[in-house]
Amino acid sequence: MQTLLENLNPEQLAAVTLPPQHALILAGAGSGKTRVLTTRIAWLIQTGQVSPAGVLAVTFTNKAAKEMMSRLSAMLPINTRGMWIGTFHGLCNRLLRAHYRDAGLPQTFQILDSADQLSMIKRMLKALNVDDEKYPPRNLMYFINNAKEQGLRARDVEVNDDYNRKFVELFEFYDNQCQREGVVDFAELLLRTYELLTRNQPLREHYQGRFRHILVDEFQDTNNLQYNWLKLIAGKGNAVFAVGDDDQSIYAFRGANVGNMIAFEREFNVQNLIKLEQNYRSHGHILDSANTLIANNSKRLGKNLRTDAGHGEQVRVYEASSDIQEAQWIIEQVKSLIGEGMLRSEIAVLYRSNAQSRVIEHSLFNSGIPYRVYGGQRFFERAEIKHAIAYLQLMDNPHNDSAFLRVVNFPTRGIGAKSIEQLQDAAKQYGISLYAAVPYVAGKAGTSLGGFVKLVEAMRFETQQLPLQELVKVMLEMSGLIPHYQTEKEGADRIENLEQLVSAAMLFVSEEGYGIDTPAYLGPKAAAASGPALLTEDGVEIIDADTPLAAVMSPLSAFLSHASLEAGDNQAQAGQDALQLMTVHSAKGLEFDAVFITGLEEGLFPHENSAQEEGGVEEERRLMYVAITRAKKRLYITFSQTRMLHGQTRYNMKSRFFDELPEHALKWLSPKAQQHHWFGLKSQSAWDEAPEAAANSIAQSFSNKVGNWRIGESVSHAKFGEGVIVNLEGSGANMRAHINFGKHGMKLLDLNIAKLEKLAPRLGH
DNA sequence: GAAAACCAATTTTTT
DNA sequence: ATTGGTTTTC
Repeated sequence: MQTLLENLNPEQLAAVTLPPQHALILAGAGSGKTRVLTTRIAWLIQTGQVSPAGVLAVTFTNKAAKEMMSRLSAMLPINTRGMWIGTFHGLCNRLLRAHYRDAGLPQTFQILDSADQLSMIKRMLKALNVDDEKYPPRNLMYFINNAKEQGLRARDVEVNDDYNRKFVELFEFYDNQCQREGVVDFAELLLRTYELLTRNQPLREHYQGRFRHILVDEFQDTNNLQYNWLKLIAGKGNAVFAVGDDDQSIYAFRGANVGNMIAFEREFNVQNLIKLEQNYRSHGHILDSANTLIANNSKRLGKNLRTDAGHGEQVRVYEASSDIQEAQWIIEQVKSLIGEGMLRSEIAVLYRSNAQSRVIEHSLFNSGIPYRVYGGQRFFERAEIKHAIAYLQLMDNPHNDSAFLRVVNFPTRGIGAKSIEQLQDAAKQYGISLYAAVPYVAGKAGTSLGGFVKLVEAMRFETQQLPLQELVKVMLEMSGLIPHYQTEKEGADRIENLEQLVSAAMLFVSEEGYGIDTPAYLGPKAAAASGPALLTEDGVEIIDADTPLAAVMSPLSAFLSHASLEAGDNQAQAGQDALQLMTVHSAKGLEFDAVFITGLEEGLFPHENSAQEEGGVEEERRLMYVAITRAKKRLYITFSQTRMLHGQTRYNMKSRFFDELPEHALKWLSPKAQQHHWFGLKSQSAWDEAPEAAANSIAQSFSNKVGNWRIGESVSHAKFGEGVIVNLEGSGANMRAHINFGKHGMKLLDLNIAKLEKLAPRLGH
């Protein structure tokens, strides 16, 4: 107990030991948010205010949930496995498995990931002969997800016009199709649970009576449905402890609503609002930069980070002549940091969009510095794994049409487009799944399709008594996946991945507390007989927090959920000490000794698309705030005069965010060679290491000069402010320039009339 | 049924 | 420039 609360600062201590009432904790970056959350849970349990079963902790990512679990098990002498700590989706899945009948779902319902959902929508549009130019599948998907996130079904959506009406119609059809197939998308997991608890009073009251303390991480990222879901579970008497940071809300584009923080304060009549403003991560200059920048946002809840760490070093700002040179400069700096003894894994290079990583990766590859790029394709998203999963899905629930179509002819078994068409017609006619429609297809197509059905049934039969990992092994052989990749030239890697799937299954079984020999199909009932029994209250089946997963899901169903809900690591070279490359978004929640924020240019960061969106620039600013606050000791911000994007050279102005940073905290650097002496000075230029790039730049600079002016040059105009010359035309008395003035847009100016000043790159003091 | 040719799109991302 | 998806061709 004493040790639990030791070393907490006064605000943290106050938050951890709040009375059992609603509370909103405004936790700034690096203020010990996760620590407060986990210590709060441990304290509640240790002081006997709540039993482990009475705690519900919700996070957004599996990573965060795992982190919380492991910290908790270090603090408490209890088994945390049974505790209800997880993502919104994970917890809903668990609830729906336990109450599948009440929720109107088949026991083996399966979860569609976004890719599955999109392909399902495409398939539906095709089947209904809908013009997918007029009704793009992606838009329909957004429409459906958006409606569900507002808690709306098709019948609840307001219809304004014919176009909208069609969307609603398709939404309804989509939901029916999902129901036929026994599949649910991500939003459906939440909405179904919400509806289940709304409709079913005994069930609702049971859970409300049980979860006395509800803790929510990253509250600023909740969408409306999640907010209402929390409200419902909280009921009247329970305490919601919400932790969040409005300044770090960067997911509005996927439905997150920062307004939920204010709504929470008001609707829950929150009496306990605590701000955690003491930062334990960054040095002073870095923190000053973050604070000054974010002060430019309106509609903040108000918060200012402070540190005891001292000013530390200034933020280094560097102007590069090109994206290639930017990358090379970064690598030089990284080398020198490593030379000073910094770990590579403590250095991060951040960028606004993934496309920017290419150039950096290229230079890194040549320099031989080990690096790891986050955000690539993940394990369960690989094609061969998707195929294997589809077979497993069919074995568990053959009515999953997506799975059916994915593998019905893979490996090829003579079932072509014609056969599939006939089958889809039959399925449509009878309103059943493709699998169920096979007997209605006559002729040759029917025979080959029948063969496929027999295969699936044979696989089920052969694996009835086998544990999960054995089942996967048998499936890989019988389906023909392994034999198929064995004959392929480049199949070795894929086979290796498929073998990893077997290991993943084994690991899953042991981690989730299933017996290593438990048959994979063993249903919840049967499994429960060997574990704690299901409780019954008011005729409602109730699962208990200490009940292992086995009581609600068979190993196979659970594994398939896991594959959908947790796409797995992007498994780069783990374990190695490597430089970290990632988008600013994926850096959220992480920290590094040194951070490079790259591409600070108008159009890139803030991104050009953000200009039109309501509140877009403010979200970009929060994104920059997140980026800055990742750094502990060193922060570098870079931008470039020229950049290749979509195969075209672009000339961007430096980002407006530079004007929003405190001058005293910055140190402006410049390339070794002056950009103005592009020609002839090769030996001492900054491009020594890239003769090719230098040659290109020089060639370009010759053809792109008019009079005294050069494309890419920075200029200043009395009315429009700073800009960059993007294009030059004419000569002598007819010289004109296209100039990108950022906020003021693109202008065409006559160079003999407009009074332009040349802007020299800024140098350090 | 698979390879080649063509064409559009291209911020951020977790579940 | 690159990639993913679709259509055409062998």
